[in-house]
Amino acid sequence: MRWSNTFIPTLKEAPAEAEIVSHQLLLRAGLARKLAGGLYTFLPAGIKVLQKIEAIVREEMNKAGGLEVLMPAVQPPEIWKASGRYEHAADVLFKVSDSKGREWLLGPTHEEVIASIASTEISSYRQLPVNFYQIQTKFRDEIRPRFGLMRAREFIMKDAYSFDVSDGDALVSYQKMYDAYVRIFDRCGLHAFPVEADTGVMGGSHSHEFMVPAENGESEVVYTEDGSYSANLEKAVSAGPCSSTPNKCTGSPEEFETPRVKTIEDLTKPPFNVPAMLQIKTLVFITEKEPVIVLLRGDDEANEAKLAVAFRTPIYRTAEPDEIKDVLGASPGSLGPLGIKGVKVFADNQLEEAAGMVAGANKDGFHKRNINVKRDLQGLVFSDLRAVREGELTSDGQPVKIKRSIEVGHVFKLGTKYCKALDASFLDESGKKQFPVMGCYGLGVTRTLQAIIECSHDENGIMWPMAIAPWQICITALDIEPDGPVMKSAGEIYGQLLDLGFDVILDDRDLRPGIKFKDSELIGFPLRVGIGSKSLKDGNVEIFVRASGEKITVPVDQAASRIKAILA
RNA sequence: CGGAGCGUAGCACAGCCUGGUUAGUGCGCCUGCUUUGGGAGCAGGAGGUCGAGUGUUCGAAUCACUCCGCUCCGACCA
Repeated sequence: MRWSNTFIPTLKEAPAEAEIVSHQLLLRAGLARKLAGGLYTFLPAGIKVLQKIEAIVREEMNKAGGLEVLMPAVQPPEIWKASGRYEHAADVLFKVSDSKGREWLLGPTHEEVIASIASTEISSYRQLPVNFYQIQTKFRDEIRPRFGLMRAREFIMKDAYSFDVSDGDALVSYQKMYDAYVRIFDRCGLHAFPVEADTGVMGGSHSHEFMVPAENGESEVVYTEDGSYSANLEKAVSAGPCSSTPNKCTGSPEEFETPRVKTIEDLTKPPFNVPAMLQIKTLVFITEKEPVIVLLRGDDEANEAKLAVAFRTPIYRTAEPDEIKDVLGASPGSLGPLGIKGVKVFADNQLEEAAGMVAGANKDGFHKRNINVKRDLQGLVFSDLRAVREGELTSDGQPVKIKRSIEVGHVFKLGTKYCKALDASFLDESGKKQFPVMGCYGLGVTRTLQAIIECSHDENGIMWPMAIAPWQICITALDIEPDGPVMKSAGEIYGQLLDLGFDVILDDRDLRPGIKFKDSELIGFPLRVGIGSKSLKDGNVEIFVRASGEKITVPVDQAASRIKAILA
């Protein structure tokens, strides 16, 4: 490609809308432009990268036995109602109506669609296992699109769906995808590592997320240095808080006055001086059907995903102050577990043996001390509800750390939920009706693109890994006189490199050298060949290695072979 | 959805508080000359319904109200 024949609008300054570096470089390097919040146009250089990532994904999916299909982005709401996700995923569903007023959905994912294919097309165990995948545009009505392609409302995703005759077979399919993901990210030059994950709104039992550590990631990963444990914060469990929960039995519950105390922290201060770990945090949520109460140690925080498991529904919200008053008869700040009737109370495991605790009296301005959980509270449902914190130990005694990461892929073993909902069954060897065990595997293609930028750049711009660079080599001709020696040599090397199978761009723009150098580094071509009359005078050209900054002077006629050697 | 900030040329911004020539600066763009190995110089030029609407006023980019859009924070932390 000759640069003058393509379109790469680079920017000297970063647009104000871009906050994080990968978003800024995405725009500055002329890869993409924003149409509206969370909606982007990919320009020629961006498309090149995207296509290279997609090619790697296709290759590895095919190698893993995946069969490519393409499903509609527009979907009928009925199948979503059948799976129950019309309600469960309501907040991210893009709804549109046609000219007759009929409602449609823009698909955020395709479990329902593939399950309906399975329901009509798969009828025998002989057809299994099978794994369909597609690379397609998805739509999610994100409450807050952010960071360019990281959290967009329209984005490209590879999604795959496996169907197996048994749970055991499904695990084999799962592992194949897991391994394929490892290879895909590796080939993209990304250090993505798998962590145990929550299954959330998808349902299912077994799940891993592929995470790329990055300051600006939106997920938090809990891990140990020795690599023996890694999990999404939503899923993570530890052996418990660093300090053990007080369990010294004391006298009977006793009310005391706590005017103006509104928070756990207020109560830790004089004149009360009650450490947070000695308090019971009382939270009120409203689920689909009813209000529920959650108890935690005062210094612990609730984990949303774990609450969803305990509540047996992902649909819940925090209660409003007047709803809290209805349930407990007091305002936030004076809430406690004593005397609760007719409301389900979920308590974190940490409280099971707790004694001598302090909590609100459910009377504004009062708290109670000497609460002994076993003695004073009945009917609690105990489970793990707390969020893990840095420094706690795993069950193996390893201290955990937390780091921010970008989720670039997510694999699930789903079970039979969708097949049952869409009535996709098959007959097994004995002629018995069975539901296939399904798995689904998402990989954010556009997000991966930006994650690579986020992980691979310096102050001058992007540093593309060879495998996905828009062009692998940029030939920077410093004099573009068509019949001049510089352009002649540039043209020769260009032809040789093309013949060698490289993806090459020839910068033939009539611009000053500085601009060409800066642009090539901003866009991040792995190699640049600089050709100007100065070096040519001695019969040389300069090879610049973007990643290392190394500059190599080589004779013109050896340029192509040297590059071949460097890239081998 | 709640809070905060911002919308002025393709991009980055000034002007607004305290209303009053023809709305500015830098980058980019076009023309010409010069320059040519790290975002050049000179000269000339194009490009703006000042986000939209309504109101106040003799007069609105500037003041008020409404709406729209963008960005950030929050949306379990009692």
